[in-house]
Amino acid sequence: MTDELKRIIWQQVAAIPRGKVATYGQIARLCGYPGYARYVGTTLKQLPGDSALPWHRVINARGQIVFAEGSAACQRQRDRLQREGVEVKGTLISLRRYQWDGIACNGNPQN
DNA sequence: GTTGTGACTACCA
DNA sequence: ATGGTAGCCACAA
Repeated sequence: MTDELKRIIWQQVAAIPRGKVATYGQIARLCGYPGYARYVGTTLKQLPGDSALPWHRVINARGQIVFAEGSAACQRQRDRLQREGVEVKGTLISLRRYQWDGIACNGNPQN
């Protein structure tokens, strides 16, 4: 099951439009697994460094990059976002303009 | 079986 | 706005 869930998570993350962002909880809900926000993070963490998945478009519910402001990971994510036109101040992102209102889950197994 | 640990959240003081 | 706290869930010791 968790294997399946990972697949769906990847799918949803891949579905985030360029220049938009979504939160961990949002992704979890879109997958049909509300409450699995934490697991979304865990899953993204396991991604290989050369993965093509737009993991940088995933942020926390407060609208910020989860990494500490100075960290390399944070800078990497911020660069990728800004390159897509997303405005990032420190770790903060302007959700009003960039947050993605995702719709249904493409690959929801059950249902 | 229990315990500790996160790329998380929602609440409450 | 800010910090602490208590749920949350899979996973590894």
